[in-house]
Amino acid sequence: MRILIAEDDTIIADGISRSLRRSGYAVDCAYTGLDADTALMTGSYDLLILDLGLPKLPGLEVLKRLRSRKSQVPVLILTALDGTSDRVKGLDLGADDYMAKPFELAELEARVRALTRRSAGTTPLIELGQLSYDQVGRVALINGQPLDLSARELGLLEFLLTRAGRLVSKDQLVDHLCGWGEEVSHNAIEVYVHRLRKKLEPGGVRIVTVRGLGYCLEKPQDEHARV
Amino acid sequence: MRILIAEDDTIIADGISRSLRRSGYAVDCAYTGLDADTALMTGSYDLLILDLGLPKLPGLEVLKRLRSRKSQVPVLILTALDGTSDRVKGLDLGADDYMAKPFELAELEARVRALTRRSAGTTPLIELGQLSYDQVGRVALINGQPLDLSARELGLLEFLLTRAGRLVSKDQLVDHLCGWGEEVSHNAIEVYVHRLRKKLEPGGVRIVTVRGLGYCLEKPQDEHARV
DNA sequence: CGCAGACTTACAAAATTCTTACGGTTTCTT
DNA sequence: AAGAAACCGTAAGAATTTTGTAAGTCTGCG
Repeated sequence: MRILIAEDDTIIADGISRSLRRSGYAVDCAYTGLDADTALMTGSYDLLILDLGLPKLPGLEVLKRLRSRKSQVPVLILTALDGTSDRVKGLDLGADDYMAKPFELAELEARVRALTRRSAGTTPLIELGQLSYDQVGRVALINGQPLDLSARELGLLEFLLTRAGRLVSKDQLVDHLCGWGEEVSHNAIEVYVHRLRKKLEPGGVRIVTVRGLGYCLEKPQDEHARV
Repeated sequence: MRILIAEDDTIIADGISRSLRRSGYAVDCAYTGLDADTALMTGSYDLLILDLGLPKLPGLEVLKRLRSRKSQVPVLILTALDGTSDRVKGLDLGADDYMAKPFELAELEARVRALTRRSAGTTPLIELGQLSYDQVGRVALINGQPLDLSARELGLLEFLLTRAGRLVSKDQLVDHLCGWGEEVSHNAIEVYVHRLRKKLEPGGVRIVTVRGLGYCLEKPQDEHARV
């Protein structure tokens, strides 16, 4: 799950990105409107957190361009202005949510969870064999027992789950788990998978290796094939 | 999602294809206009990235033929010429977008996303008898059971499937399965086929040998011929 | 028959992945 | 604030699997 933060105040941007990374999101930061615009064209994101008071290119313009490209990426607007005019403009231009500064990190995270779920599809709950995953709460259960996953493991599981039964390459994983400047080796991915497998094992959920190509989260066999 | 890149400059073609593969697309390359034309007739693609300055057969001609076959594949034109005349001609002939070289890979990717989004609704699922293949997820199922294929086998199957019922030569296979400077003997192909056949057998899918010419993936017999 | 192309099988090198262990950090506790 | 615990990524060797070749057999065809 990849998020772009467009915010010129580095203190704030840093605080948010840290907090989100700790939760297992891949986060990129853009400190000007132009950078944000470029980043949005370049990469694919699951959410944009957008400050309206950006240098080089106003936040509203970034949003406008984004939507004119027919992108449906959810946008969470951030602003110090408490006048409703910008808020209205933002929502008109297709923003999905709005927060006035100052705000609680906790609340931000809650809204992020709510917004990223939409993009992940319409199912708030993914079930796979004995495993169930709540996309909003970001909690995985095996037979009702909550799984204790690290941020990375959660990110990995989330990515695999939303693509269950499909082949996922290591490069794709790197792209979705790591933000800029924090690329990670393929070996790291192998280690994540190893650790996640151990935790998934008791639930009978399997991550299948496809040598040379990547991994694939095994979909449950049809019911009558049960042994 | 399958993309064909028609571009004679191998450096560029390679760069683009790598970048797109990384994003999860299946990419084929054609280095001459003739090859592109052939590929478009034999394979099925969701997008064509077309350089206008192609040897053997001009890009515009490739586009013209494509449209004269009533194909609606989206086309993104690439050209070094900055005169508008070619651009206009291209758009007249039914190209969907246009980029002048040099360009940013980033922007190209953005446009590719925009163009492929449209056709996203089309089913990327190929069905052949008891075999079904998800082109995006790159997973083959026989009666719902996932097939365990190696990278080579999957590449081979993919190639044959997208050309089901058509003759495919060993040379074509060598070209498609091997990257630059890593040619492989015809015998190797025979071995691949042998291994793939074994795995396909339980699904009743057959690869027919055409002596001296190549192989052909048998299209499903008519329904009442089922045994 | 005899040949060329295709099929099989076996095998060993090459490539990829798994697993474990270990510092460097960050986070949580006391 | 110090210590403990958890987390993360790297490194390195072990364990696997894939892959191409070689060599022999089979088959269709002239």
